[in-house]
Amino acid sequence: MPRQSSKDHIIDAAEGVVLEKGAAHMSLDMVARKAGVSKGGLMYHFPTKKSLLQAMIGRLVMQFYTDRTALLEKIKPGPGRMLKAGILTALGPNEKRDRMGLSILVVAANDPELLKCLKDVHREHLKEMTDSGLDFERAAIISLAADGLMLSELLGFSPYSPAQKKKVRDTMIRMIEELEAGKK
Amino acid sequence: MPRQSSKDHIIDAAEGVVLEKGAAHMSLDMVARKAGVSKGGLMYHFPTKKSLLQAMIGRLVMQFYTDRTALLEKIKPGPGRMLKAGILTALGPNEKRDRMGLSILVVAANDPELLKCLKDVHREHLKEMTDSGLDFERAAIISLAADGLMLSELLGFSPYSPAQKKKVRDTMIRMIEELEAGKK
DNA sequence: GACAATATACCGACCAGTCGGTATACTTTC
DNA sequence: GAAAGTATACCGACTGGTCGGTATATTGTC
Repeated sequence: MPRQSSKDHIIDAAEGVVLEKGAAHMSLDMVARKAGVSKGGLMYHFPTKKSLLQAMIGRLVMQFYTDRTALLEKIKPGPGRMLKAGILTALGPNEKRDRMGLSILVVAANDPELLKCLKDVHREHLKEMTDSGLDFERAAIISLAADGLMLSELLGFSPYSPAQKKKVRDTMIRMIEELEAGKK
Repeated sequence: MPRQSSKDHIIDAAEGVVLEKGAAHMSLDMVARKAGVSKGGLMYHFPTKKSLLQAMIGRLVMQFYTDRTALLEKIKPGPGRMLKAGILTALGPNEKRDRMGLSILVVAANDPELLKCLKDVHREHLKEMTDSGLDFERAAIISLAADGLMLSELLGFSPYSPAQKKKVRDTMIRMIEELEAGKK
């Protein structure tokens, strides 16, 4: 009786471990135990640790695009539409995705091959956001600020209160609208 | 014959290892070998790995403040002075400090105690930058964008050419001046 | 001779990946 | 349609290696 999917089940467990201990402390034994399979069983599906991490990254990226697509529908058309969606997705309330993302990023930072997946996706996303006729530098600054806020939030660096964060987010959206107005 | 300072000498070696292999792969044996001392010698000065990392972070932070102070002198007075200095320091050409910073950050991200040092410094620095009478949200966005650019640069995520980076940096400065003008 | 500084040898924990094996299902062949 | 063969899924013990930290000597200096 094949489960829904053994691989998915293992990835679920791996996510659990990462959320509890951080990706740097995720060992294969822990994932196997959490998934209720043996080490060998795990290795059957993911022959190396890297292959497991890659699968986790893949799921994470999909999640981001899903969230963004959902948001996109609620935003009025205009040159800054994609930029707005990107910012609201990145700064949105997907706590789990965010914590995973940081942890994985921290691990990927030491492995060029893993980093490349993320890099490519990020560039693609960036291109979509800034290739829409807005003033390039200012659009870039806004999207960079979203990255900065997300990261400092995740690292616990952010000194901003929730109210301040909301204001900052609103100001970003307003700045995009100023750019749209300026371009007309 | 006490060297200039054995501790400094060891930290130099540790920095070398980090620059070559990344902080995640910095082992005490490697640092000792590179410093030309035995492991015991190293452990005498830094009883734990964490204490060594803390010393490295301390040096890094001092370096940042030194760089910023040097820059500060070249910037005309005005409410956005500190913000400008912070941005130019963070985006400045201190390659070594930057690479070290990323590597250390990646390691510190998994240790709340290490992270706290960085967190405190960062908040202090942020406060200095945004407590100068400028529009709060917009000043915050600019400083966040600098963080974002620095990090994506370090991770190799940045798709911007050097020329584009320069333009972005210049635009940040111009935006600060717009804020200064708006506040008068 | 006391104390700071440095050296050598070693321990125990952890961990990725290997390997020989088992159990079950699906397919082929006669 | 039963036996033989084969692919899939999984198990758990083991290995080889790394690394942080300890224990204990040895040397140099005042």
